[in-house]
Amino acid sequence: MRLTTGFIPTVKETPTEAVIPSHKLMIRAGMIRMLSAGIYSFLPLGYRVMKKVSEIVREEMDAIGGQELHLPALSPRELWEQTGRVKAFGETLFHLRNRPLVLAPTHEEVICWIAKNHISSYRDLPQIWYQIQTKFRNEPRPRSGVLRGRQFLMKDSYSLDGSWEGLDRSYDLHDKAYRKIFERCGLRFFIVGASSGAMGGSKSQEFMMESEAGEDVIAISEDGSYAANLEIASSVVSPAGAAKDSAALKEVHTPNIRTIDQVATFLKVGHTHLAKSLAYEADGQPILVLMLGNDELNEAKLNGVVGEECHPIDPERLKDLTGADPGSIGPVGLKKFRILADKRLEGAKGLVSGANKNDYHLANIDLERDCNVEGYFDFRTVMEGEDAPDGSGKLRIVKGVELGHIFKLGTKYSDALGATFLNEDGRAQSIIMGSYGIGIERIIACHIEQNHDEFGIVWDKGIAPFQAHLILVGAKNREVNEAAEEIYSLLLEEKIEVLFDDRHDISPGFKFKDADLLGMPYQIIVGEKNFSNGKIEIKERRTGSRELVEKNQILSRIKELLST
RNA sequence: CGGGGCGUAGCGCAGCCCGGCUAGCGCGCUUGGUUCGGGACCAAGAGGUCGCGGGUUCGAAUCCCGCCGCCCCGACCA
Repeated sequence: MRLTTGFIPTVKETPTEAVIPSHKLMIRAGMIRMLSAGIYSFLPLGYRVMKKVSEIVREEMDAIGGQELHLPALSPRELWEQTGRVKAFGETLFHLRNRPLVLAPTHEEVICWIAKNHISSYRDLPQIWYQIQTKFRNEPRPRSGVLRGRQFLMKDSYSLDGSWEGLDRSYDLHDKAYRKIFERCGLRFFIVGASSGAMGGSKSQEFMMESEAGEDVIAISEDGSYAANLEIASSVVSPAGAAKDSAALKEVHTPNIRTIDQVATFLKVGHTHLAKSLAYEADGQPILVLMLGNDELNEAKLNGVVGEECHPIDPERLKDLTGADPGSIGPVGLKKFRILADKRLEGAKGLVSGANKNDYHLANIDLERDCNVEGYFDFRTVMEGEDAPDGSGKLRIVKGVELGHIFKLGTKYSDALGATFLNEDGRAQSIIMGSYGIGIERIIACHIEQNHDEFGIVWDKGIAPFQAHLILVGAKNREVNEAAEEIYSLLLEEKIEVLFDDRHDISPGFKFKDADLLGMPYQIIVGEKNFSNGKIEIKERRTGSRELVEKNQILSRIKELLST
């Protein structure tokens, strides 16, 4: 492509709305332009990268037996009602105003619908179907450029199996394919165990890139062998301090004492003898959650145990139910509440907690004896510096961007929509599904996050929009001009993707800055300075190293560089 | 949805508090000339519903009310 005729609107100044490097550079390099919040046009250069990434994804999906298809973006709302996801997605789902249709945020329902109608025998299984398609999610707050948009390109695949072992195989195939995809895209990534959230299902893992721009929080051990989304991460912590004897309950006056720290100081007891009570509700059912000391409740874990979305209870309602304000509530004698406790509290005795009476606490609580605790679960939020559960060292807490996510869905959707097949015994059985996603724009943005410098983007060969950037310097000199044209034709003939800066009346400095900004792996500079000696210069973008090559050697040298 | 900020030429901004001639500046763009290895220079130009609607006023980019959009922090996030 020639810059004189191509459309690559580069800009010198960084746009004010962009905060993270990838966003700034994608705009400056003329890859994208925003149309509306979270909605971006991909201009020719950006679209080339999008196609490159898509092609890598396609090759790796085909390699595990995936079959590409193309599903509609519009789908009947009724289908989503049948699986309960109109409610589950809530505001995130785009609804059409003049038809009972929704814009699909993902495609489990549609896949299931097709499977229901056309998969009838175990002989039809397994299947892996995938597509690269635009998804629509009404994000409350789009941000970070293309990292979180209201419309984005996603590779989504779905496995259909007749057995749980089959699902394991399909899942592992995706795991392997995903690793290859991200490697080929030149990304440094890591894999974390994750919560399956509103998608439903059992096992799930995320492919993440560590980044300050990320929206997920991950606990990762020193050697990286343990990594989990904070939503499900756990660590090695000691249980609550248990008193030997179970003394009788005792009410103590604690005027204006609310927080765990205040109680500890006032009563001179350690945090491991204190139970913090947190009041939540799910679908109107009040829930009291007991945590040890100042341990932080992880709401995702709570949601997982309850099976519903839990919200902090309204303080007024809390007062009606318990007779006390937040700070003074406790598990003893509490009616109407489900009581759930963190597993650190299992078997705890001699605890102090609120008395459900303002300015009073109860001491010597024996959870088994005094309260109706429904169960003990891991509700803790892991903290920096705690030990990883697999003994692989201290945990670091880092932010990450989710590049891909793979789920073992099971039969949630096939049950809801009645997608069954006849097994070898002639019995109807629900199809066992897996679902696997990759954000295409995220790969692009993350690649830039990891591969840029103060001058611009530094593309990896694998997804660079062009392999080489041919720069003509000193276009007025006929010989130099002809030499550049000749090299351009030569590269085109050899099917080497080349961007040719053939602009006249543009100063050399301008061209060099543009080339560094656009970031093709190699710059081929044809200028009077070296051409008078019959030399062409090649600059490697990543290292900045330069070499001079005889004009007739240029093709072989470029090929050599590109093949390594 | 809560808090903060912003909206003036394609881009980046000044002007607004304290209303007043024809609304400015830099970049970019057009034309002509010079320059030509790290975002050149000179000259002449083109380009604006001052986010939208209403109000106050002799007069509104500027003051008041409402709305819309965008960015940041938080909440939310398959």
